[in-house]
Amino acid sequence: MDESVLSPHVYTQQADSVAFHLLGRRLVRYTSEGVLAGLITETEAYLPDGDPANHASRGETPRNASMFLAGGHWYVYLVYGVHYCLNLVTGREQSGEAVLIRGVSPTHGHEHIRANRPNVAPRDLTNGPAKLTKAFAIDTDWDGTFLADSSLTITETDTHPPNEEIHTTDRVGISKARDRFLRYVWVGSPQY
DNA sequence: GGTGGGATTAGCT
DNA sequence: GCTAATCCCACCA
Repeated sequence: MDESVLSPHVYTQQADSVAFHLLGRRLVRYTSEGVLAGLITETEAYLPDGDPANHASRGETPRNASMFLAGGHWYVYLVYGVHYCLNLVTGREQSGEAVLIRGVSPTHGHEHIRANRPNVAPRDLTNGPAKLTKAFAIDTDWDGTFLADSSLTITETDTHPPNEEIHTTDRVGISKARDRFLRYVWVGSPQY
């Protein structure tokens, strides 16, 4: 793989635009045992406009501090005491916005991914925000790291889906401000 | 200082 | 469909 790291022109935009542009690009994790990678198939934007579902909406705390870094940093947190969620911080420093990576389609390191997700059907390996962090063994070690300077990154690809393959829907899994069309799904994305 | 609720998932009824 | 798992911390007292 000789793809370049995601351009600052993408991750410095606001979260809804970044969520759109991340579809089809590649999430890549480098490990001592090889490369794990997958095309991003589902994202969700959290904007800094008073959205109560945004972790940054009530100001900076130790937990959400990474969300106030400049666009291009990772924000990783633990939900329900059990699962990790991976977000790419977007926009300018201190703006407090991010994109949740909700799904990928594996392209590299299939064996390693399967080993991290025992007893799971192929289509369920990485089709959820906590499923993909488990599959890629991503945890809070990456919280606050910068994508261009981390063993976890996103690369440019020639696989950005055509507009008609991108559907926007209301968000899921949250109780506040659900009725906003900030979830982006690449329908018909390649399935492993 | 106590309490309640998560940006979820898997397993069971 | 329902619920347990299990940690952090925001919020109220």
